[in-house]
Amino acid sequence: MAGATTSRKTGPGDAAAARADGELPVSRHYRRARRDRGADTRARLIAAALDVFGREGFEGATTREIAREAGANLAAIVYHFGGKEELYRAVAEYIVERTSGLVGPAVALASAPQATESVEAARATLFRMIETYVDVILGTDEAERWARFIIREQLQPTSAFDIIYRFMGGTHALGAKLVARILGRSEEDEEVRIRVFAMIGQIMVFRVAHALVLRRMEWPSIGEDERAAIRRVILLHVEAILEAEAGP
Amino acid sequence: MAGATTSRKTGPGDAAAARADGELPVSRHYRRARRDRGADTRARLIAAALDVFGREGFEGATTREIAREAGANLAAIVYHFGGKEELYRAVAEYIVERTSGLVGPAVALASAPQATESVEAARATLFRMIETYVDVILGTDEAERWARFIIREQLQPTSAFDIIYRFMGGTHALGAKLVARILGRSEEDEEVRIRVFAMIGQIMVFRVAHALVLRRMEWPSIGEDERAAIRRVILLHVEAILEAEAGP
DNA sequence: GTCTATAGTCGGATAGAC
DNA sequence: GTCTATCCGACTATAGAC
Repeated sequence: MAGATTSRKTGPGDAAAARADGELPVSRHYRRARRDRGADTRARLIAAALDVFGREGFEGATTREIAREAGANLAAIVYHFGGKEELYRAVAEYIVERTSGLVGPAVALASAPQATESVEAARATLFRMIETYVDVILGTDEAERWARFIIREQLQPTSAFDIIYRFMGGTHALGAKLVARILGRSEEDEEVRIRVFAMIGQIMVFRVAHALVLRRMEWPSIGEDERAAIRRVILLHVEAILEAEAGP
Repeated sequence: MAGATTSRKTGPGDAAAARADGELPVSRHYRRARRDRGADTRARLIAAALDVFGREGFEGATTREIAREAGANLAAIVYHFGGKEELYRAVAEYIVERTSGLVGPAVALASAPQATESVEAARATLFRMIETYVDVILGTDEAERWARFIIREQLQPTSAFDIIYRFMGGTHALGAKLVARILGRSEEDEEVRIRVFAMIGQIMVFRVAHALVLRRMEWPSIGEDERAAIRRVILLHVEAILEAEAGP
């Protein structure tokens, strides 16, 4: 990654340093006149950075392009975040926040003790979770950008990996808990964990191999109908997978 | 991508232009003294480029690093390929060649008319194909590099996409033919095609989410044993998926 | 075919006015 | 907080010796 920064002027991106200097971290909470002008720039920069980093990768992205797309000044990136690398991490945090919000209800349901009360409950919860993830991953306009960013981070983990991992690892663990209950196994079981990854793969492939999918399916894009078709097939598959095991 | 090149000196990377100038495209076929010194440099450059482009992406990769890793001179890239972009396309072609070679026997089997003679034959051929792909994608040392390169190309298709697509699209089509036969459907059937993508996803996820898989599975790497475990689960899943449909 | 030296471009970070 | 101007390092591509 880029050269490490040595010492720098104080900005909101450097909250800890600011406090150490005796300042109060009030930057985002001043009165109401011109309120949140800084926070607004910050938000626009993150949105633009998510897009550009996702399309071009960390190295390929230029701070100039991000600033232009955000309608902000080049120097604003250093001011608000400290530098390109810190902006990148801020984007990772933003993605985790946003996606956590979207899958929140389904995750809450799966985390509740009732979810594993019975095999039937676990099965219903798992299906609900899969539906939610298909819709979030394939349905949101934003998801394309998130996916690109996250996949790149998988290919070449950087300092932002841990931020992403907290979220994705949690999803896999939750899936493993449900599948373990359904199959009557331990959630530590190697096979259970592999199975959950295979299930995740069935959803993910439509995002990762997006360009290939569109060409082979002769779809102009993945819209409402296409997503419904995908959801149907995946639920059918998961059902078959679980049935086979529950059988003789 | 980088700025377009206008006019350039002639090199073997520019075979068409060379011929247009009246030269013969003999560069790789001269006598035996010092034979293939050029071809050797070329091959080392492609291997290094595959690695660096895969790790850093097109923009992130630098021709300096590629040249250094190849033990070649910086100017050799321009001489042999014409420039960074042409080298990138040469890598894509190399990947298709190599992988085609590895999956060749399985593809030949699946392409033969006997493969779809009966449902049983189609099923056996599909299983054979899946085993081969799991081994190639997860087993080869080189595959990690191929995968990184290919996935990046999916995220942000460049002029190399068509080269990759010929290969991947062919694989999906072959899978669709077999699955269609097994389920007694048309290979144009939308559901069949979605199902094949879902099957591919179950394999691919272990490459794409490699870092996540290692952490969650508590594996140091995907070796012989881990690959066997994955293969077992995926074959079980595919069997379950096909059974469910063939059933009542 | 391979090498060194360098031209020309562009990127991230900074200084300091407002 | 935002802006312009600028520095400086790193990159691709080229020229031309060997």
